[in-house]
Amino acid sequence: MGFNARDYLESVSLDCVIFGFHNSQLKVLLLKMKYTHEWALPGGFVKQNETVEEAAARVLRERTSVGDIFLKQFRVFSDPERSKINPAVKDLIESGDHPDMEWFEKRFISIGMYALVDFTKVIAVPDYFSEEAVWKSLDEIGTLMLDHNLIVQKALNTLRLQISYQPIGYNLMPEKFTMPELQSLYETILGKTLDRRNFQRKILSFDILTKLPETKKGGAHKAPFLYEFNIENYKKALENGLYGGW
Amino acid sequence: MGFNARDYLESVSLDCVIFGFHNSQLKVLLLKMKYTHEWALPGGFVKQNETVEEAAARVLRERTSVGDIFLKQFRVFSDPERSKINPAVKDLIESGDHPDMEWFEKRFISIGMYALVDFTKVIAVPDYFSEEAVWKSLDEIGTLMLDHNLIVQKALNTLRLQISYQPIGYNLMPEKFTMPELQSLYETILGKTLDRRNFQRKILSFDILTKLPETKKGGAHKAPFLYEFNIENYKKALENGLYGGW
DNA sequence: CTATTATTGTGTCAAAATAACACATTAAAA
DNA sequence: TTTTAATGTGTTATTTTGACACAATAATAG
Repeated sequence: MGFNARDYLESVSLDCVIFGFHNSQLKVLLLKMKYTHEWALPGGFVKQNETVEEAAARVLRERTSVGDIFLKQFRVFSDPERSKINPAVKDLIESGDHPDMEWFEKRFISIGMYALVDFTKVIAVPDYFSEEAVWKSLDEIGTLMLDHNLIVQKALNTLRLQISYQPIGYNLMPEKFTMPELQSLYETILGKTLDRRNFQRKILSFDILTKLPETKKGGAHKAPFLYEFNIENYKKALENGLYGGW
Repeated sequence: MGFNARDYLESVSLDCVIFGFHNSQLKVLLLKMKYTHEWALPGGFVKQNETVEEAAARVLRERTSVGDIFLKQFRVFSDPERSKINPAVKDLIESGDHPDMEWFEKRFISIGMYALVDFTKVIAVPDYFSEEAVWKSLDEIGTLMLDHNLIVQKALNTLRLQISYQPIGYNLMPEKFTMPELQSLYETILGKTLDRRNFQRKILSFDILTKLPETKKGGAHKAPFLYEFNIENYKKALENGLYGGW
């Protein structure tokens, strides 16, 4: 694959916070960089004939092998100091062994994108600059490259805000799921527990779920019903929001 | 002042949708461009040592002579076709009479910012490229330059969304205002009328207003009380949102 | 100076939404 | 077959919302 700086728009990069949900934990896909071994968000640059969204979708497809993903800009990161790379990396670049990397010495603003994906469908693939691609739960994320910790934090804020006025779950849940599983997703994102019965009443009132006749057997105890999202209504709710407010 | 392309970050521009409120109308500050006489949003570029927010604040200060403004990124516009200027302008640039303007032939992604300002405090000032700066109410905006109509529309969407989960009004209203005036702002942004009594009850329940002992005399009929925002609570509400949702 | 007018201040009541809580049901495991 | 623990499905009190009515008053008209 390689990397040719001149294929891309200057000064602009993008970083993707890819959220997945597994074992009642919210996870983020991270890359371990070659040479420096720092952890970083999957990212990329915008090609000359691409929109930012298209560029992000390309990155996502390459890193997760999943297409059709929920993807959203949430903020531009533009602190002039943000792309100051660490001195060791700088030395490495200037040694001349890695000519491609001069590109990285320039200033970039980065467009923060967040994505919600079905954990079970992802095959994580490192990129040209990284040696490993790994899901990490939120509390396992240590110090990340550049300002990536800030980007993750802001993405999480956005997700928490979104959940209070838009539906969430499609793209994060498998196709069929149980009510307790969906509740667990909400609890994880919100960081608090919810009343089981009130949760069900409220989420059903949004009219975005279809109850299936099947139950999910195999777990101990009573078998919960399976649900799936009603895509049509879900998309409507995404556009119109869940609450009028006024 | 002039304009030196090399002072700025490449490929990145910003466009500001500056909202003001006057005579029960939401207004947007527009510039009439020299040479082409097209109407456009105030915009600018990011200097080498600036954040995007600082650049926008600088633009705002220069166009409105008001500092301390509510300012927020809301979206990046990155359609590769978006900066295709109209052919007449292109001819003008290529004629060589305006050497500065070659810069504008390149592709830019634009960061959409929206700002809320106190209409009464603004002194609108055109920039180096424009001959006139004028407030236009939403229905007076005709066809704007490039994709600026889209940018205005998306800014308005964002504002309408914001109003349903965050307080609005500080920076848009004068320091002291009456309840009917505030209601009028809400009605204008939402594009619908609200019940006077229910509006008052709800907005007071947010605990962001302080009722003053004075009334606003001078208008015919009963004199309405004056209110001001309780900044402390207002800012809390901005951060936390007005509704839990969950 | 008084009556009129239109707008504001304030309150009530029914309906809807929410929060708190309890008991019956059932798949798997003991 | 019994036990266990999680799920399905209410009920009730409280809070919030929506719809509405009447009293108070600053300016204006007569």
